[in-house]
Amino acid sequence: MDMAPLHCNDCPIRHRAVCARCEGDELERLEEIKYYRSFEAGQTVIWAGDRMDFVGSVVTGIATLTQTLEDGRTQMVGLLLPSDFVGRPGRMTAAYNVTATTDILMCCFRKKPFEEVMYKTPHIAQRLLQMTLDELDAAREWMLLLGRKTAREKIASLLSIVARRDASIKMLEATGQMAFDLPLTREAMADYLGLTLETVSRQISALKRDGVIRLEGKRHVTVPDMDRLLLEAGDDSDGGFLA
Amino acid sequence: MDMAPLHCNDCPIRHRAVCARCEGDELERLEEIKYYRSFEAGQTVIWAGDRMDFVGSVVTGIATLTQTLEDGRTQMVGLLLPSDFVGRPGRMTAAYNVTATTDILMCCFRKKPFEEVMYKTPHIAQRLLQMTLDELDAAREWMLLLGRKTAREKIASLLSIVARRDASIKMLEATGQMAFDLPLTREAMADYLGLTLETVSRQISALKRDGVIRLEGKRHVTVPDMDRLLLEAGDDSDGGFLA
DNA sequence: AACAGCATTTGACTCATATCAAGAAAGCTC
DNA sequence: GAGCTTTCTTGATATGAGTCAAATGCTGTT
Repeated sequence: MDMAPLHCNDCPIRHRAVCARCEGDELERLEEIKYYRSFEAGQTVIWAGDRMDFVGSVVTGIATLTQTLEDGRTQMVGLLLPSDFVGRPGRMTAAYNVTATTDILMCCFRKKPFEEVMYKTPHIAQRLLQMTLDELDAAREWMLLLGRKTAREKIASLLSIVARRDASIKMLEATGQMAFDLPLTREAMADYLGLTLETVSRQISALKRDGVIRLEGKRHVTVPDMDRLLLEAGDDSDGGFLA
Repeated sequence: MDMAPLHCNDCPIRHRAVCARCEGDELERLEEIKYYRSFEAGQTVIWAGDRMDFVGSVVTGIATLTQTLEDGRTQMVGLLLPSDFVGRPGRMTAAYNVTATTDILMCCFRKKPFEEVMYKTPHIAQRLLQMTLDELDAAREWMLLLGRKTAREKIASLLSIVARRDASIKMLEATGQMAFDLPLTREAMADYLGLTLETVSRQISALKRDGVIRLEGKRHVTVPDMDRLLLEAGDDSDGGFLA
């Protein structure tokens, strides 16, 4: 399990999270009220509808936001990566299920104190607005995928998102040959893309057969030609929604 | 064409729009820089990718936000109703096509002055954050619809959203028998729901045949039993995303 | 009233993805 | 490393929604 950073200055998400614009005593105030929580892969962080008296940021690991219909059909509505924010100031209950996909570490604040600090610190509200607008853009790109893309395009889109994110973490350019690990099971991918797990598996096999990707094991993917993958994703222009 | 309100105090969206929390001289500052623009039904307000040097609120009428793939497939990603905000502070170009569905009146601000006022006026940023979070929730509800609902459920969901919105405008309860006009063509409904126009037409006919709705003309809908419609929409609990 | 131009409905047929059902591969546990 | 369990792949088949095509109904025009 990850060790919690002792001080915000050492925090890996210091410059991307909700605290990014805070300095000096602004940061100090957050520092005072923060606490860390960790969850193991597979664990549920919170259930939709449950009372939620904290908010927080993902520091390390990956979590998902999902919604379900009565009969069990489920749709992922958000993928939470390091620096992403969970919870909504001013709301009592969780709107979605939050589940840890890998082991995760979260930097949390009790909701009440956080809201108080936020109202005194415009930099926090400004950053949160910016992050929320980015998430809204991502959600809309995702709506296009869900509503109009074919299964093959959906898979190619997801792979290119993961490839790009991985490149940005490693500070590499997202072109030419790329290799990365899939952080999601086939089922999670299906829930993300609005497909069944069988269709996901078949389309991955098809992309492999057509030489668009190579697989080592189930999870490690090599993309020999990123441009080819982007073409398969069907986006015009760059089309990527993950920063 | 609508007449522009002369003063914010007479504005029909005064208490729901981005200016909702402003009072006194805060409102005065916005008043000074606002201007009105109107667009006719069918007109494009702005194209994705174009330079956008204003932001604004829909005062009356309905507009849509759409995204398209190169080959012309299009997906609606937002439905703009009175009080909804268009544009993003801090961004140069429009991310989506904005099209007037009915004649609309917009209350606009040039981007630069608006941003300046916003940074001096926390009430504006706070309200915009709240509105953006609401939109994000709506987008996620919509993702569940796009990814996991059947065509019939999608149509029923759309009808119940429109019914609820109509009730909220007329200050009625959304139960029992309801009647309203569809503000969208079959094609716009298809773009909203990720379906083809033919499927939309067929499912509306099916709901009519099954007595879930009645039609007078193409656009006027009567719902004899709202609970029945909600059941057809397949949401658990209330499931509605439009306030 | 006749016509043009849309929006909508309906029909016949196709096809992509879901469903149902085995099996194979990969990870864990003891 | 044998025996689980879980994840993933693949096959056969069904089905919901798409596609292509035609007919119907509305609206506005002259």
